[in-house]
Amino acid sequence: MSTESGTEAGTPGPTRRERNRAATIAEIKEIGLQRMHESGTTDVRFAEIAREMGMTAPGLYRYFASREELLTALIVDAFDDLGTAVADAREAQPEGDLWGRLLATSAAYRDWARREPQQFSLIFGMPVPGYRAPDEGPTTEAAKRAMGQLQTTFIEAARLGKLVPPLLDGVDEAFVKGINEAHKFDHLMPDAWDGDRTEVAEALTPATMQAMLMFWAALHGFVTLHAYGHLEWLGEAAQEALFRSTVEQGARCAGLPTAP
Amino acid sequence: MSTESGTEAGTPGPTRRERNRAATIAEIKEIGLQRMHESGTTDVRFAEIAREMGMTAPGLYRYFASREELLTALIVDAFDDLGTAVADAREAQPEGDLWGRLLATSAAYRDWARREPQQFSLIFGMPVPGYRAPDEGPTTEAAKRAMGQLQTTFIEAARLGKLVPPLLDGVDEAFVKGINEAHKFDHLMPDAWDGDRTEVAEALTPATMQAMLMFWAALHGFVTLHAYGHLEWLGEAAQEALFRSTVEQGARCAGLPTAP
DNA sequence: GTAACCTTGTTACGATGCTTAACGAAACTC
DNA sequence: GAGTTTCGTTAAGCATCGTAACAAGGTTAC
Repeated sequence: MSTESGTEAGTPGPTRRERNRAATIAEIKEIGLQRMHESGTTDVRFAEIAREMGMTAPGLYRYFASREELLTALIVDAFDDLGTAVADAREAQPEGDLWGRLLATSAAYRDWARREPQQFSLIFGMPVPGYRAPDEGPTTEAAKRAMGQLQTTFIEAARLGKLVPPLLDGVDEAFVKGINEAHKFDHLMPDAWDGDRTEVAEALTPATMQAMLMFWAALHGFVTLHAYGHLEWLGEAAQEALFRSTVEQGARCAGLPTAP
Repeated sequence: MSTESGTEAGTPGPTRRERNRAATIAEIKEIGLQRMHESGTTDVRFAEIAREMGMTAPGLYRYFASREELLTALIVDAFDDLGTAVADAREAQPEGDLWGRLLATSAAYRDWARREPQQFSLIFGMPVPGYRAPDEGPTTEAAKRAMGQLQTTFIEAARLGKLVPPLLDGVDEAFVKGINEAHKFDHLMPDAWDGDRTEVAEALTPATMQAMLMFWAALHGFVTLHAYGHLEWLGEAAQEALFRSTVEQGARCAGLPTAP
């Protein structure tokens, strides 16, 4: 560690060893994911991974201190996967097309969950005791990042003047208080939004915040049921129709435009 | 088995042995559940249960052929638990109070999930391969029973003439087709409804069916996030307000009354 | 009452998995 | 080329699942 030979000359890149190590770590995670995919569970067996890599199980402990640590790494990766999948889908739509972006974002959320039910389960399933430890935990972090992508669309709508008050009977006092008291509110800010945060707070009234959460919950509910096959009796086409209706109704209730 | 001594006289009750056996099975399941509760996971360890019962692990195989079979039994029990919890809450409200019943039903769903996250996870979490085997699987069965409780309220509303068309932009053709082609539709009928099924089909138009599913999905989404702690940053009161708004908006969109 | 049988639970065993400790080999640094 | 770090191995301890063989009790039949 003290003798890093990469930082001296014009080669700030990682050492050969570091590259090998990174590659091995990546391979471990990849095979672990692949095994999860094949077994259909979120289990991870060191022995199995090692076998598949042509190694012995204890060797893996050079890279992960325990099975739990590998799982944590996989969870963190899942965050990134979901985040980028949703963000990419959103940015693939024209900038002003709020409805298109909302729909694309939601669809990406749904498709990722269906494509990677294990990773989805890692993030949004029952929290495994021990993963909340590091600083507020990656669990809530995932929720915030997913929320952040949604929020980006809402903020964009507000900036374009296309955000109308949501269809709510009024916001409960307790909700406003809860929102304001949540100092973790800052974490909710999406990275894309570097502007003045008070402006954001103004753009997103408590009512809109609530509507946004309700939109997210509704979307998440459909996605969960969809990804785990609880809606399969409907058939693919009907599920697609139900999804579209869910997003449409959610947008309408939240005060977002529902058509280009 | 061939020598059942309980069926002859006025004692059709189970044999002493059968009672003992049933009690042991109940104890195993109870301790298993208790251990799940304490560990915070859906794991079940035979050795641990046996130890806690003052037995040795192989003894449990007299009652459950494998760990999987115990898990399956626990899943089935979870169905009943959730079903009765929701039904009881519903029937505790006055018969004509549709809004009260809907709210009570939804709250029972939420509270059960929060109180028993492990059982909730067993039912609605990622399906474990192997549990879908027995006759369409208990997984979809759970969804249907939960749906059934909701549907009962919708049917009651229809019979009382208090069900108006839902706020939908029209129902997709694919959805109608999917609903009609789902012959498992029959299973969706709640036990409480013994009347003519065609009447039910008339009362619940495809649009209402879709609205009902959307209501359920929205509720399920909130409940999932709530039960797994993803909304804890809001605080209890705000979560309560959000829940109430979710049910209210869902009812309004579905064409159900939102006030007594 | 006694003999046969069934039920239940035990110990013994083998396979698999996680994890640590001790060791050897290769790579990298100087 | 010598010393250090990294990597991966073998050996071993411990826990688990699940099977097999066996012992002890209750139950049934005669």
